[in-house]
Amino acid sequence: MNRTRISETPQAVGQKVLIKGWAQTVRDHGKITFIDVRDHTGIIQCVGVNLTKIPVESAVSLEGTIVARPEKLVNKEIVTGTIEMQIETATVLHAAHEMPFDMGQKELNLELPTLLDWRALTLKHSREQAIFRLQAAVAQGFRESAEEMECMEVFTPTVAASSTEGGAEVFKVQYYEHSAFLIQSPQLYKQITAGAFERVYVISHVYRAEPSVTTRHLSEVVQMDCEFSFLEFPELLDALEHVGTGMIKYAAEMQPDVLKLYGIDHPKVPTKVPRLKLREAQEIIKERTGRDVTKEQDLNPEDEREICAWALEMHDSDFVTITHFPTKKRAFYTMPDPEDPEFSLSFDLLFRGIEISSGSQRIHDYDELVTAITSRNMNPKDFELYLQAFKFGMPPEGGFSFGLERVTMKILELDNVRRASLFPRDMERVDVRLATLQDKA
RNA sequence: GGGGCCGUGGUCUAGUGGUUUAUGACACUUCCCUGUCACGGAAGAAAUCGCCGGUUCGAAUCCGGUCGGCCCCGCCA
Repeated sequence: MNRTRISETPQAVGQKVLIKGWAQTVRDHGKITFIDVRDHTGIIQCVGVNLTKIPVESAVSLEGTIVARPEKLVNKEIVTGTIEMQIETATVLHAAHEMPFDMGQKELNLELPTLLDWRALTLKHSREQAIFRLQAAVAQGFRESAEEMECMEVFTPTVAASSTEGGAEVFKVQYYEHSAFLIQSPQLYKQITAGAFERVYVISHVYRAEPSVTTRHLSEVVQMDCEFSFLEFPELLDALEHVGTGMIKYAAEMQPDVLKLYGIDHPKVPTKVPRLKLREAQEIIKERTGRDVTKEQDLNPEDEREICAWALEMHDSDFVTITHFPTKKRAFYTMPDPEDPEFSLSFDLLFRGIEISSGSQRIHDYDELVTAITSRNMNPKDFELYLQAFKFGMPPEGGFSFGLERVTMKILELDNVRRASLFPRDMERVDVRLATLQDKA
C-alpha cells in the first residue's frame, strides 16, 4: 500500500491508508489507546484497541481506516481534528529509548545547554522545527529577491591562503605543508565574480574566531551576500532594501503558522525604507533620549534599538537604513564619500532593533585600493588574485550581506542566536561542550 | 578582552535572615481506566543540593578556591 501523507488524510475519509511517522504522544486508556502521529506534513490522532506498548517518539508505520469524528470529539486545535485513524495494524519501525526530558509539552522548557546537548532529539519538537522551517524560507526569500535583482548564484571557497580582511580574528588551519585560513566572509570572491558576471549572490558559511560570547554571536554562521556591478550608491541602497525587505516578507508569507506559534506580528514593510546618515541618526537619538552619542563612531545596541523605535513610530517601518559610517571603522575596500572622505559610502540595514546587514560601495580603482590596503598595514601581495580583478575593467560596484541565523533570531524574537542555528558553534561548543573533551589543545 | 549573575532527582523548579523526612510539576516503573487530545486516578523508584577546603555544636544556605553555565558591554552578521 502506498504511504499517505498526514496532511492528505482529511481527504481520505472512509479509505484504508498507510501512514508513517513518529509517535509524538501516546495516551493509553487501558483497552483503547490514542497516538498522535507526526510526519513532515502534519499530525493525526490514531486510535487503537489492545495495542502493544509504543514508547514516545518511536518511528511507526500504521495501517487503518480514516473516519470522521463525531461532532463532540472534534479537536479544533489541529488541522486534522475532524478526523482520526482507526488502527488495524501497528508496526514499530524503531522503538525510541526513554526520553531524557519531557518531549510532550507544547514548549520544551529546557535550558540552552540541555537543548543543545540533546540536539538530535530536540530538533524533533515542533516548536524547534518551526524555527528552521522559517529559516529555510528566509534563505529561499533571499534567493528569490536576489534573482529578481538579476543576480546569479555563485559558489565560493571557505579556505583561503591569507586572512581575507585583516584585523579581526580568523581560524588558522593546516593545509598540506602550509597554513591557510577559514574565510570571515566571501567578500573578496564575490567582488571578483561580480567583476565577471556583473551581478552575483552567494550563500556561504563564514568563520569568526573573535572571543565574543554574546546572545548574537556564533563562530560559524551562514552569510547571504549580494554584489552588483555598475551600481552607484543610491541604487545600491535600493537593492539592499529590495532584498532585505523582500526576503523577510517572503519568509513571513510562506510560514505564517510559525509567526503565529511564536506570537510574532507580521513585519511592517514600508513602501520606502527610511534612510539616515549615521550623524542624522545620532541627532535623533540625542533628541529622543538626551544621550549625546553624536561623537560616537558607530551605533551601539541601545542606539540601534532606539533608532528602530523611531522608524516604527515615524514611518511605520520595522526597517531603517543607516549610511555614511566613518571610513576608518569600515573594511579597507569601502569607498570613502567623495564629498567628505572622513565618512564612507557604507550602510547597515536595521530590523526591529538589530543590525541584519552591512555593505558598501567599493573602491574599484586599482591604485586607490592598493593605497587603502597599505595604509592599513596590510600587504598587497596577500591580495594578488583579488587585485587582479581591479586591473581589467572593474566597474563601480558594491554589495551587502545578511547573517541567516541573526535574521531568523530577530524575526521570531528569539533570545539567543544559538536557538536559530541547527548545530551552533561558539567558543565553548562544537556539537558537544568543548570542556567535556579530553584532547585540549 | 571588561563587568554582573547562577549551579538542588532525568528535566524544569521551591527552599539561601543556619535547626526540613530537601518543595512541586513533568518524565520513568507497576496497577486501574473504551473517547482522550499537554487524558485521568492510585502507588513506587529516583538528589550524599557541581567539586574541594574553611567558619560553626550544626551548612543546600555563610566565606575562599575551582569547574561548569547564563546575561550585559566591546566587536560584529
